[in-house]
Amino acid sequence: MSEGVEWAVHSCLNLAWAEPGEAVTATRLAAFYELPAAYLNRQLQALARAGIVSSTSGPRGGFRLARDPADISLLDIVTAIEGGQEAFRCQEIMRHGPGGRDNVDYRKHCLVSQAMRRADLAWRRELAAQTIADIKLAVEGTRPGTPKMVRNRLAKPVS
Amino acid sequence: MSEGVEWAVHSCLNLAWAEPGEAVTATRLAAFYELPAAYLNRQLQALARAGIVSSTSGPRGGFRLARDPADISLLDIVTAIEGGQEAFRCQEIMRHGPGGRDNVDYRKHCLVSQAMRRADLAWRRELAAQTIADIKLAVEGTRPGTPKMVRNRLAKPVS
DNA sequence: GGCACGTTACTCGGATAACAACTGTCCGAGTCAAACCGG
DNA sequence: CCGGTTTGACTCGGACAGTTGTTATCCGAGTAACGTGCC
Repeated sequence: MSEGVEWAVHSCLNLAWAEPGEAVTATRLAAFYELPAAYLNRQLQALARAGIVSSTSGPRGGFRLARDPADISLLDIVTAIEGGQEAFRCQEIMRHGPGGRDNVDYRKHCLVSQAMRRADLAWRRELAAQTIADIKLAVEGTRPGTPKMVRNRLAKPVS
Repeated sequence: MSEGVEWAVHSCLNLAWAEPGEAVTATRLAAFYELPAAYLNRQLQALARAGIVSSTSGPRGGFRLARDPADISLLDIVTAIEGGQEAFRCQEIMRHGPGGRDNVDYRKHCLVSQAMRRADLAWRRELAAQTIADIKLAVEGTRPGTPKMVRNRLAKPVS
């Protein structure tokens, strides 16, 4: 899986802790974890296309969460970055085997494909059950000082 | 995920249907689905290293299942081809963030990593529950002629 | 006829290129804020 | 002093290279069967 997923999730978390009315630039989000700013910007664009964050240009511009953290699941973020295709993509090799028919969709009928799809669905179900709000709450329970620290760190560039 | 996984699973199935005492060459297994033989051979080598199939050189050589089909899960095959690492590999970016400690293993403590690992485990659990014997039996229930057809097709090269 | 040996053809196994995807970077279009000027 | 306009800098957005991993291929080491010659 792409490394950008990790960046995107942590950035969404930080955006959830940011000042509600303010937008945060990609540069500051990148400076938080010392990431390459231009590349993180690329991932944030993907999140914007998926409707997870909204972007604003110009001075005082940047990114902010487009909807409630409780409505943003890890699956949403993974799908936005990686694309919706499943890990195992059936190439329908049975079509070239003996008895292969052209009018059969082996992605549905091949038992191997079915088993793989079942595993993929289990993975997606688990990711869909975890929202940014869940993680945010759990972190605040363990480290109560996190929200203020993040807000402070995002408010001004690295000294 | 690598495309070779699909080839490996189908080849294991075909090996399960093959004549018990006989070894099947990579060339014939590849001809079954019109796959590039040399590359399929590479995947079969990975299966051999993992102890899923055993290989024999020379005339009358080839591959055969090394253990009972009921002891070969889809997870075993995926692990053999792809390697055991999970899809989401935590890069521990929190280490470079504010309050990052060098002596903390963020792969265990980061909640994002934990959630991803949980999803990965659900995926693996589902794959581990499906064995080659399961799929073999299901196919035989739907297409009773499959075993004989496969055995016949594997016995001699493509005419 | 049976057995040992050399030959031969066949198979896996790893080393070697071609391709694609991910990673990283750069500069331009658009935009908002602030400064400036005139009334 | 206040409003409109211009300027300017700042930000996202997409287009452009570098690097790693996957896909595909080839040839050599090893081996078992076969044919041959000998006992």
